[in-house]
Amino acid sequence: MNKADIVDVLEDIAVLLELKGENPFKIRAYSGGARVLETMEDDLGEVIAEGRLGSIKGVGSALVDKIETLYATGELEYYTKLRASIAPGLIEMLDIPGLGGKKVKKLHDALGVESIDALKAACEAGEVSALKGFGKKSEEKILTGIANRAAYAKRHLWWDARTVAEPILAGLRDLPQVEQAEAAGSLRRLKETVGDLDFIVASSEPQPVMDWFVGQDSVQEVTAHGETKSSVRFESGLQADLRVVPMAQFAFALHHFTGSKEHNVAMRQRALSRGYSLSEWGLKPSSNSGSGELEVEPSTGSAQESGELEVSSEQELFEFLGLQAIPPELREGMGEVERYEQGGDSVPSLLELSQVRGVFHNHTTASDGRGTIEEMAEAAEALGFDYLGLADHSKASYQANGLDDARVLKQLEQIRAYNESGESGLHVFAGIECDILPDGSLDLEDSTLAALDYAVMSVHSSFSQSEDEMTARVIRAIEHPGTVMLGHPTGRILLRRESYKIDLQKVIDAAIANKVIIEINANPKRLDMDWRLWRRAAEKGLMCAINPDAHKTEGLAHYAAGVNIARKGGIPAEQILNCRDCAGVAQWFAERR
DNA sequence: GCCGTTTTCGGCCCGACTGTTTTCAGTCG
Repeated sequence: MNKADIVDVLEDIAVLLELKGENPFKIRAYSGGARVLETMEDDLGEVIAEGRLGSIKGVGSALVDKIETLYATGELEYYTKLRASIAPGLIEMLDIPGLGGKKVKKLHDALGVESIDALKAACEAGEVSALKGFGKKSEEKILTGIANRAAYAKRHLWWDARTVAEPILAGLRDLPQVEQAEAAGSLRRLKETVGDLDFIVASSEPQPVMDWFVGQDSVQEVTAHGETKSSVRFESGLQADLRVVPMAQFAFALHHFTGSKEHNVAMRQRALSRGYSLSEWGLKPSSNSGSGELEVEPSTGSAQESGELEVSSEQELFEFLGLQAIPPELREGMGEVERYEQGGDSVPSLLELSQVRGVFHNHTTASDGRGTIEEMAEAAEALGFDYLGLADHSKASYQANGLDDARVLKQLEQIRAYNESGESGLHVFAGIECDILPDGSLDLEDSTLAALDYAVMSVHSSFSQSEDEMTARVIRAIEHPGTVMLGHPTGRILLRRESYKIDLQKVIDAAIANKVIIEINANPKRLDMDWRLWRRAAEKGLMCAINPDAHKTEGLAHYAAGVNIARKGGIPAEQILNCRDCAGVAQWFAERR
């Protein structure tokens, strides 16, 4: 069994234990173990072979046994038995807001409900409100939750969520009572998808701010309207929370609600190890620090006098804990606290939008795009780019009006003519998005590929091949001398279509060995290759290109989403082709030939 | 289940909110 499957099993065990009413710390040990495994950068097979699994923090002897058994046999008796003991419907119930492991267990034990339908019937019969610990409101809340389950459970593309969030943030900042306002949560961390929106406001007059927030035209439902917190839901099912705090707490609240949860745990542990207790409300000497370093007067009155610390920004908070400021997009609990403690080379300098001088992999009216060569070039110039790469589909993508060899060469002529016309200061590189056929051969003649400036190779068919077949197929394409870039390497469509089965580590190694670039497809629905893989891959030497895959002029702006992913992946600018000037790009293409 | 420059046992991040309660458990982020 491979690492990703083992991670799934460990996460599954954690959920099942929750429904068993197990010790929460035991549950955390399993989900923590899953997390550690998921973010481990070494090859699992090697780690096991070298007997290093147990020395990883968060993996103790019980987890070592289970992970090794799963790796070797693909099965685990403990897991099989655990699964068999719990009805699958109970797991689904955890998606209903307000229901956690304990309440689901109680509903099951007391009423025998094993499915959402049975739970709904029990609520309608009034059986749930009769239970101790539940009441009329719980019953109604469960029924609403069941009715809206699909919409509430849905995540949203970062790009879409940002479109909703921006005017709200601007509106908050316009209010006279608001001293400072920021969006927090996964939106601020630039995650590829966002569950809900979080806004943090500093104000000494919360009420008018709350009233404005819940009174927005687009609000469909107000789910909370308190003094420090309000929650609303929009028609799309997207939920937004607003928290208003005094200015002195703003940095703490912003840090806390930016998360991630794992990052916060790491930060709090760090604070504790230095004798402080960190929360969204502040930083104070911990009651059981016992370090003796702190002179705390237990009898003094106010929080200030008892040693509560003030910071005016997140930066000061990090500095107080001996860290360089960790950018929000890196706060994923993936070792960033340790890296930012060490400083130096372990701290990446993150890509800025302004460093991007052009983009590759865009379409025109020749295949399935909506803009002509001239229109796309003009839009690229308006974005401040020095160059634009055009890469239309090849003929196997029949549904996309893909180009055969003759049409490719004709378009090449047109692009050359455009460049020679002196019509614009922008240079257009002539490329193609060539299909990787099911056997790994390419959809165009070698001579056609050689005539172009570059080629992006992509899989657009036979998604259901086995992992071995798909991996071999893509590696064969990477080894072809005409290949400059690999397009969207997993084929995933966020929130809609899973990745096809492929061993990306092998693909990454092959790309490095053949000096082939892997793209970050910056279409907000793809963001493929995934940011989680980039840091390690870049360290090994992989080159990256940020490719908006624009099908119309407006789509070029999506390169910003690709910049987000490059930042999250900590890819240095030297390894991003888009940061080179026109001559540098041309040289890269020439050297690949 | 994991972990340990005071601990191999007894902790484990922290606090608000909700709905249910007469003092708090469960959920959530």
